[in-house]
Formats: sequence, C-alpha cells, structure tokens
Amino acid sequence: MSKASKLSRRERQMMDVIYRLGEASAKDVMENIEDPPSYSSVRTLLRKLVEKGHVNHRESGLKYVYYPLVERKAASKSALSNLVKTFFSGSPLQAVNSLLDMDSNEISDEELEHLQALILEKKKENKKREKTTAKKKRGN
Amino acid sequence: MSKASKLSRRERQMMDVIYRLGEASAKDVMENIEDPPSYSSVRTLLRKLVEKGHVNHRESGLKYVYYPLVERKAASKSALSNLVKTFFSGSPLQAVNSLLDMDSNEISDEELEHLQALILEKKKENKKREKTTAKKKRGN
DNA sequence: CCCTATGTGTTAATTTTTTAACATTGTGCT
DNA sequence: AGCACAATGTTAAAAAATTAACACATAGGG
Repeated sequence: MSKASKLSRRERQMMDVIYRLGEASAKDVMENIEDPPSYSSVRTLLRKLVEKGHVNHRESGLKYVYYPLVERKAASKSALSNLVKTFFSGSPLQAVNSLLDMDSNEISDEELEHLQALILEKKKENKKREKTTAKKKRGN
Repeated sequence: MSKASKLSRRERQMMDVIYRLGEASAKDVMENIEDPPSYSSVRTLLRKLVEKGHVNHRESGLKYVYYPLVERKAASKSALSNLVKTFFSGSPLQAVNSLLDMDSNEISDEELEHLQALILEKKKENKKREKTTAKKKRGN
C-alpha cells in the first residue's frame, strides 16, 4: 500500500488541501478544510507531516509554505489506481465512463477532440499488439 | 463534505474493502487489509460503522455479512469528484487522460469504440448548448 | 452428550490523534 | 527603543481510535 493509506483523518484532509493548492501555509490549509481544527492544531499536524516525510516546507517571508514530497502526478496516479480498484473492479475504463458522465461537467469540443486523438492512439497500439500476438501463435 | 471524509483511518480502510468486495464478513475484511488489525479490532470497528450508519449487516448462516448503505455508484461518484478536485484542478477530462495513460491497462477495441460513441454524444450535447447560448445572446 | 471451531458481544486498557495554552521569535511602524 | 502583529515552537491535556482480553452462543463431528 502507498504512504497515503497510513494517514490519519486530519492528516489526509491536510494533504488533500496541499495537493489541491500545490503548496500552502498553515493558514491556507486551515481555510480550506471544512470544520477545521484550530490554527494551533493545523500547525502541529503540519510539523508531524514533515516528520513523517509527507511534506517539506520552505520559508516565504515570515511564514512557512508546505509542499508535498510525492509529486502531484505520482500521487494522483496512486490515488486513481486505488479508486479504480475499490469502485470499478480494477477497470480504468469504467472509471472513465463515470467521469464523462459527471454532470457539472461541460467538456469543450477541443477537449473532446483531444480525447478522440488519444483513443485513436490506443487503437493503434492495440493493432500492434495484435500482430505480435499473432507472431507468438505461429511460434507455438 | 461527504460522509467519507469523517472516517478514521481504519474505518476508511474497511469501507474500501467492503466496497471492493460488495459485501464482506469480518474475516473477509481482515484478510483484505494490509497490516491488518486484530480480528477483534475488525469486529469492533465494523460495529462502529453500523452505529454510524455507514454499513448494515445481515446474517448469513452463522456470521454477519456487512454491506454499505451508500450505494457503490453514489460513493464512487463522490470519491471521483473529490479526487478530481484534489489532483486535477477540477477537470474530469484531465483525470480521464491520466486513466487512459495508466499502463497495466490494455483497453480492448470494443471498449475503445464504446468510448468513441460516448464522446460523439458529448459533442452533440455541445452543439445543442451552443444553439441555446446563441439564442441567449440574441436575447440580450 | 461433549468437545472444538467459529462466530459475536462487552468492556477496559493502550496508543494515537487532536486540541489548547503558553512561550518565543522576527518584522515593521511610530 | 518599544509595541503590535504574525508567525512558529513546545508541552501537556483531552478526545478519539485502536487494540486486547474475556464471555457467551451455536453448529458439527465423534
């Protein structure tokens, strides 16, 4: 399992905020949690996240700004993969389906075309794979 | 925020297992958590999840089988929506992109065509929306 | 019937998480 | 310099989560 699965509830909420904002001060974090704990708690937890190696901070003027140590991209992949396993029987496609169906979601023509291009690429890959599979069969 | 964000670490792990399996006995849950707590703990937590209204159980022979009270579909949407906000700037499309790129992921031609069909539908919807927007503009 | 295996229920101790209170530090302004 | 402000650091109390230990119930095999 990934690091993420070991986070306590508050730690998880805070990591989410940090990923969402890219980087965040204690104040930022607090303002972006619903039902936030006290400022003091936020700071304590941030320090704990540093200790545990989930984030680091740099000084920015007076204050600290915290940023994740696992890159957003890597973290998102891991999170997605987890979600797909949990809710979509391990099929990313089912997840895609669900995403496209999300209302509140107006995808522009441009974006749709980009997607189409991606799909075409995938199809090409499939054809390639087909060939090599055929080769193998002949080999047997 | 959704119910899910209030779960403790163990509770979250257990809910994940229950969603993944559809339904699960205490033993099932335990066997599907890495670094699992003791059997006793699992049972205690399951009872807590019942109290809190996250799951219910039915008797199956001797044992209890637990199932989620929020349907998988609803829960998955909520989880996806969250993940999209956290890691993809609120753009489901970016998430789709990432999903399609997940290696370990061979999508069949059939599935790809299904996706293409979906995209075409979306495009149609866009055209419709364009029209109504145009109307509005004339109205102003 | 009796024993064992496999369940659950209850309770209390332990550990971790969360919170609050107080101390300290540095900057900028008057 | 002296004050107010906005930060962080430290410590200990309070609350919540996690664990373990023990009690009880029932089915099945010998």
